[in-house]
Amino acid sequence: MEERSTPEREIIKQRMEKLERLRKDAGFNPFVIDKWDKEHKLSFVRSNFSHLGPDQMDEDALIKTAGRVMAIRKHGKASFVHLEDDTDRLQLYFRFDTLNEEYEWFKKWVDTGDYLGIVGHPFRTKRGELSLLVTEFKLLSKALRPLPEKWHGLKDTEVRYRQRYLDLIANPEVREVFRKRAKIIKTFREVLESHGTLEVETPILSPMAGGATARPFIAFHNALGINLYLRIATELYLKRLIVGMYERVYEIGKNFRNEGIDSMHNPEFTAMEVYWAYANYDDMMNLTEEIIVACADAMGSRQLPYGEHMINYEPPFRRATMVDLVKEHCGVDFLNITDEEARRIAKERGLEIKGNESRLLIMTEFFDNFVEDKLIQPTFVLGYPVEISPLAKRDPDNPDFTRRFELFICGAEVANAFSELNDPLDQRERFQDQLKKREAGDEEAHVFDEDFVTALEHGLPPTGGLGIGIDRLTMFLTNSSSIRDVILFPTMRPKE
RNA sequence: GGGCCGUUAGCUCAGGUGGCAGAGCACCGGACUUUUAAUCCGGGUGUCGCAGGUUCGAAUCCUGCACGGCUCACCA
Repeated sequence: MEERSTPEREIIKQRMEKLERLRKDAGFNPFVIDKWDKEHKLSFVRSNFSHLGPDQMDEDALIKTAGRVMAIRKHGKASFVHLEDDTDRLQLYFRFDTLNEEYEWFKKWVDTGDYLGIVGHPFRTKRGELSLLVTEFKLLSKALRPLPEKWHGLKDTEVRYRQRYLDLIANPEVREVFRKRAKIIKTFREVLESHGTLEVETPILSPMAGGATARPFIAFHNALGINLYLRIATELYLKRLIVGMYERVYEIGKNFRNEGIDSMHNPEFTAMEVYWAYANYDDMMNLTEEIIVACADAMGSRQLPYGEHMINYEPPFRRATMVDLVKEHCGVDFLNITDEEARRIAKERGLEIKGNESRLLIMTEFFDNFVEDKLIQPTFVLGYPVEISPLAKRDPDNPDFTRRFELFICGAEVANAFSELNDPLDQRERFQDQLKKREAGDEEAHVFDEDFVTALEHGLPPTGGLGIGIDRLTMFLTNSSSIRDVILFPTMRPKE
């Protein structure tokens, strides 16, 4: 397939020749094996036989297990092997006295990277390491390529992401991150199900990608002869389901956004969106807190480090309006100035201004530039201007604002929620407004989804909706500095 | 897209000012019945990311490109 440098080719060649000899001379083909009754995980030994003292063996206990050979230390007529599975790493002791000619077979044919089925007695060595004295073994599969270095692990980020299996073999802490990710997603489901929320699936491919401000990926459907778009959000379909009288629905799945790649963005990412009829954004705030606290608990603590910070997930999270936060961090009260004054202050602070922005739009610029990255501890930011919230219900007391919040952790948006706009006439106007922006060259403005407006015209009850970015939340809960560290196979540019 | 940094053996990394391509681990051969980064003896297995240029001579200096990382911009 690809060009390989000589030493690696040499190792592979040696292993291939060894495999040939194993098949021909020893009459054994490891790739024919299709079953091994693995009765015990390696962790079973540690959790059940830790009481054994040095040099003590439980001869009545027979462990039947399996795993990958990570290291071999041969000492003539006795050998030690580190066997690893997805629960633990355990030392095996192979002795000539126990295995006789089988011991010679082991010495001759078993290499690091191979898979072994093992039967043996638990014991503790003189030096105090819990081990298995091997009484039977079977070579279950062979590795033809070498393992990454045993002491330093695999550090090259490019190889780690492109060949994640090597990362997972070499770096057990990486395996742990993705177990935690699974636990987080499971926790989401548990909390949502406990509130009677139905899990649904909506289209990934659709004629129109709406529900967020982002550029979509485009795919072509041959039979229909049309372009289909990969979804950028699940929002508009989920709200159709509330119109369809499911009162509580959620979806966990991938969204796709045709934008830049950096430590906080991957073109495909996992989001959870939930919609509850008869609920508002206050309920969504409580739900957000409940989910995130449950996730922190699943990680084992409500205080978790992220880089140099200790993040406190103990509820209640701080709640503050965008107006107040901008006032707090910038000293500007955008409620009590004119549009012209706002633009002047923005220019003074070095923001690029076209000249027709409203003071509230400028306030969001201030928020993005000067406040966001200061919100390290979990903070609900309330009160988003209508013009950047085309799907959210207006605040009846202050119609320039919506009943919307975002949750920030470690300076990044993790959740976005609002009381859903259910006035079809207002929704039509908002889409119209987005259409103008799109025609003015804003490729990320929302598309006009006529069918969605039709659904609203059939009647959407008052509804609270919430979206949580699962990758980012996982980053913060696992102290990962890049989104690529919480996505098993992150998007990479093809090599060459 | 801009700036900075990186790319040398399978892995982790050294290789001032240009002068025979290195170490540890891994791997191969040998010794060894309690080691655990085993030890001891022997073995280097390389398109120095790619393509040009300067030079008697380039891993090293210059230019371009590829891939990656950080960062800024943009963006959820």
